[in-house]
This record gives sequence, C-alpha cells and structure tokens, in this order.
Amino acid sequence: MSVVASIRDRIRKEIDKSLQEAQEKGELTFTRLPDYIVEAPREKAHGDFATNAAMLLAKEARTAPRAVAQVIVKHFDASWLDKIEIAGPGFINFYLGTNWLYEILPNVLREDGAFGCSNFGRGEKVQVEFVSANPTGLLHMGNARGAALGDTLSNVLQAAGFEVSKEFYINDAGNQIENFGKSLEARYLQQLGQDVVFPEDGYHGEDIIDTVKNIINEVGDKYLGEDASIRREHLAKRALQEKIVAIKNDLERFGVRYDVWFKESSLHESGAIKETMEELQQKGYIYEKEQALWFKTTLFGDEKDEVMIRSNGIPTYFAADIAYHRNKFARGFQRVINIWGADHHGHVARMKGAVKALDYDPERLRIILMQLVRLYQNGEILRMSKRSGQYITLTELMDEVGKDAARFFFVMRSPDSHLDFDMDLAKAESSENPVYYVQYAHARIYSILKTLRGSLPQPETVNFTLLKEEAELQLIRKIADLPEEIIGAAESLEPHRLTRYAHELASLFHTFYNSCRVLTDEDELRKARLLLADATRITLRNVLHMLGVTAPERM
RNA sequence: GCGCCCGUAGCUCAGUGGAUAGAGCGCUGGCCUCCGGAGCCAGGUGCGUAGGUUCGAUUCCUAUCGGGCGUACCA
Repeated sequence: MSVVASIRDRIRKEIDKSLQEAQEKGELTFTRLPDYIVEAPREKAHGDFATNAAMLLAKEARTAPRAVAQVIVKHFDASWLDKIEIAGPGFINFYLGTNWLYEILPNVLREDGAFGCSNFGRGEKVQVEFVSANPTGLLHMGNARGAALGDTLSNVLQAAGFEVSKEFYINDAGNQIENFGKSLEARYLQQLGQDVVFPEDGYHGEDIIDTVKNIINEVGDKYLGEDASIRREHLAKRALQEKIVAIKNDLERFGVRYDVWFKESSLHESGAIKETMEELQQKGYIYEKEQALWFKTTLFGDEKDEVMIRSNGIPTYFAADIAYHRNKFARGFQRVINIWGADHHGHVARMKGAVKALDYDPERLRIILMQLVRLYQNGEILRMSKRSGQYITLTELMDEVGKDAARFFFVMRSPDSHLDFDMDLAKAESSENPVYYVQYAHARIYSILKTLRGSLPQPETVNFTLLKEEAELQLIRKIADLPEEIIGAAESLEPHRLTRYAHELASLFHTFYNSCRVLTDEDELRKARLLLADATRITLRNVLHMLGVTAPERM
C-alpha cells in the first residue's frame, strides 16, 4: 500500500473507532456508519487530510454537525498527528506535519519503474477491445483517439494490478466486405482500362486504388475472366491482407501493440454464431418473421426487436457481435471493456441485453463511448467519412505532429467530450503542446544529473528532512499521489486523469527548479535535492510511459 | 417524435454533494552575471435558463433552450 493510502486508512480506522466508542457511551445514536470520505483538501490551510464524516452523520444522530465532529475528535487518538481541528460547517481537518513525506522519496527510488503500481486489481483478468476499425480503409483520427485511449487505459489497468489483454476485432466478414469487394472490383476493372461505374455507396478512398494497383502488380489481369462473385472474393481477400498489415504497422508506430487480433470471420467459420443463435433460441429469445430470425431485444428495454439472421441467410453484424462477446466471457475475462465511437451508442443497451440473455452479468461489460473527433483545417470543419474518402489518416497525423503530441492530446480530453483537433494549430505551434512542457521537465532533470558528473548518493545516506521549502514539499506530495491517481483512473476508466497529473507534476517541478537550486554548495542539501529530482524523473517517466509518450533525456 | 452525450473564463477543456470552481492557449507586466528562458512569478464581474431534493447543488432530479450523435434485414 502506498504511503498516502496507509495514512488515509489509519485515519478511517480511527474515525470508525471513535464513532463506535461514542455510540457505546451513548454520546451519538446511529444505525450505520456513513459513507464518508477522507480526502486531501483543496486548501492546504485545511490540513493534509479532511473528512466530512460529522456532517453526513448529523441528520441521523440528530446532532449539529460541529457537535458530532467534537465527539469524534474527543475519541480520536491524535497522538501521531500535529493537529486535529474542526472547521467550517463541520469538517475535521488533520494536520500531519512533514515527516511522512520524507518516507516517500526512498520508496520511489527503490521501486523505480514499478513506482505507481499497486495490487488494486488483484490480478483480475480484463480485456480491453479498442479501435477495431473496419479493414476497408486506413486509420483516421477517430481511430487514433480510440487507440490512444485504449492503450493508455490498458496500461493504467495493468499498473493497477489487473491482468490485461488488448484486443482488436477485425470486421472481415458481412455486408461491408461484400461492398468492399464491389468497390475493389470496380477499381480493378477501371485500372485495366474498362469503363465501369463505381458503386455509389462504395469506398471512395484513394487508398483502395493503390491497393488495387498493388494487386495488379502481383496477379495482373488474372481475375478478369473470373465470375464476378469469385473475383470479388479474391480481390477482397488480398486487399484485406494488405489493409490489416497496414493497420498493424500504423498502430505499432503509434506505440500500440495488441495481444490478440480476432477475426470476425472465425466466428462464422467455427460455427460460433450458429451456436450462439441456438442458445438464444433455446432460451426463447428468437422468433421468425418474414423469413428472418429476430432477437427479442425489446425484453431488455429496446424499442424494437433486432434481426439476427437476414432473410438471405447471412447473420447481421449484431449477431456476430453477440457471438463475439459470448466468446470473450468464455475465455475467462472477468471484465470486458469496449471502446466505441459515440455513433454506436444505440448499440450499447442491446449489447448488454444480449449479454444478460446469455446469463452473464451485464455489469461485467463496460462500454466507453468516445465522442467523435472534429477536425479543423483552415478554420473549417472537415467531415470524416470512409465513403467520401476524405479524411486525415493516422499516418499523416504522426507525420505532422508526431506520435508523442498526438497521443498526449487524444488522452487529454475526457472521452465524453468532443475533441476539436485543429490541424493548423497542431502544425504551427506543436512546440507549445502541453506534452512538451512535461517532457521538458524530464529533460531538465537529466540535464542536472549530467552536470553533476558523478553518481547519485545512496538514499540511506541522505537527510531528506532538509527539504523544507514549500516548493519541495508540494513536489513530494504530488509524487506521493501517483499510486492513488493510477488506481482512481483504473477504477473510473478515465485515463485522461493521467495527463492532468503529468502536467501538474511537471509544473511543480519547474516551480521547484526556479526557486531551489539543486546543485547548491551545501553538500547535505544538494544530496537531498538531487534525490528529489531523481524521484521526480522516475515519476514523470513512469507516467509518460503509461501514456505512450517518450521521456526524452534531451530535447 | 424518441433515445444518448455535451453546454464551466475571450478560445480549447478539467473538476467536485461541501469550506475561496481550476489548467492550457491568447493578452499585459515582471524574473537567474548560477543546474536548459521549450521555464518561473503576477494580473479574471465564468458553472445555458427555471424549478426541486439537501444543513449545503456547478455536481443529483425534473422541465426548458442550444449543439452533436443515433433511431436500417449498415456496421
């Protein structure tokens, strides 16, 4: 347990004990302990920790909040505290002095790369599925946001003690592949000089033409004489291979590596979809109407039932997705997290309903809806659509602004919030991106260590209590927060908290740097500050790595 | 029409059932003869509107206005 967590724990135990004693002595009457919090107050004048326990208990105990607080304080063993105080409407503030802060630095230095990690998740198996872009085109900004979010979230969960598996679901079957085949065929014939009309709802992207050219280089006009359906199948198969490799490479360059690439087609081939439909049928959720098989999703709150197997015998995407989720749970994942674009929100309730219909607890499925990315160029919104073929690709984005800036930027916002990505700004002022601010702090520390031209002192030989400046104490305090920050981000599935933390940490370091000279002539103080700087370096690096951003030694 | 998300500082966005709501950008003025000035310090009449719950609401609930998205035998 982290230092902060154990102090918080100790305060809680003391409060609980005080309340119990008060009740035994008849000083307070209540039936259950309130769900109070112990937090670090915003104002440091309000102490190191504070609780609202007295205010929450006031009503049930029929006692004024401050009076409840007085009773708690009376029984509270505060011998290990500097001061305990009742304040405002009934807060109890705890003042710890500074000694506890000095325990933190040696811990950080010892734990090094593992600092920030905890066993919060107790090794629970979690799967995170993200991006899962259609392999009919290149990755765009929306996919990039999903990639940054999903990868960072996975890292966060891992650091918080979960066993994480990252997965990409390849939609290599169904209607869109038919459509893909038609588009490829049209381009293929066009490239070979035939005057063919391109399908109206086909994939207009330039990249498909390139793909077709590549295929022609390999097989020439070999498919010309084939049956249309066979030809489309051949073209689609080859194109998919190329597209999937391209997607893999792009994501790898973006710093994202998956544990599993799962093909939708395998669900068709293995009979998993059929099995799933049979299970639903046995449970009485399936009926036939107009030659199609329907799932009674209205039983789970949907407005209308959904088609599983079309009248032409082909399963819908939803049917495959149900089979996919059944497969996920069968693989033993305790929790399954999906990151979807907000345009799929209508699918959430249905999917959870389907999970429930299969007798799994729908709470085990968490879906993070990510609002779409709005792209600005020349002050205008660019619409992104694979159909129209107009979109900025992940590759182009990385070429323009770099991987680090892009990843940091995408995670900086809450998934709930629209992301305005101004390409001009990103290009013109990339050096002012917040990521540089954080990286600069890291590089600065390296620069100090380089100037030192010697090895760092051993922590046990250093007197950390010499660090008394406000800037020093605040910096240590922020470092100490990392484990709980990570747990909080993992619990709430909100990786964007980390970018915030990184920025705050960097800011406190810069403040420290400007007000306290590290390489001072005073030997003992210099040693202590050097190790504070080094602990900051470790903390910054660990956070940046979780974000998939490099921690540079110089810039 | 119905459903989901979002309305917080000039702009882009954090945040919380509590004690004085924050950061970046932009703007203005300062700061190392010394460890990297890609930095630091200072400067602010802002929680869309109206009700409700609460000791306490920017946060929860209802209504309403505005923006985005969804509402296919598409995915």
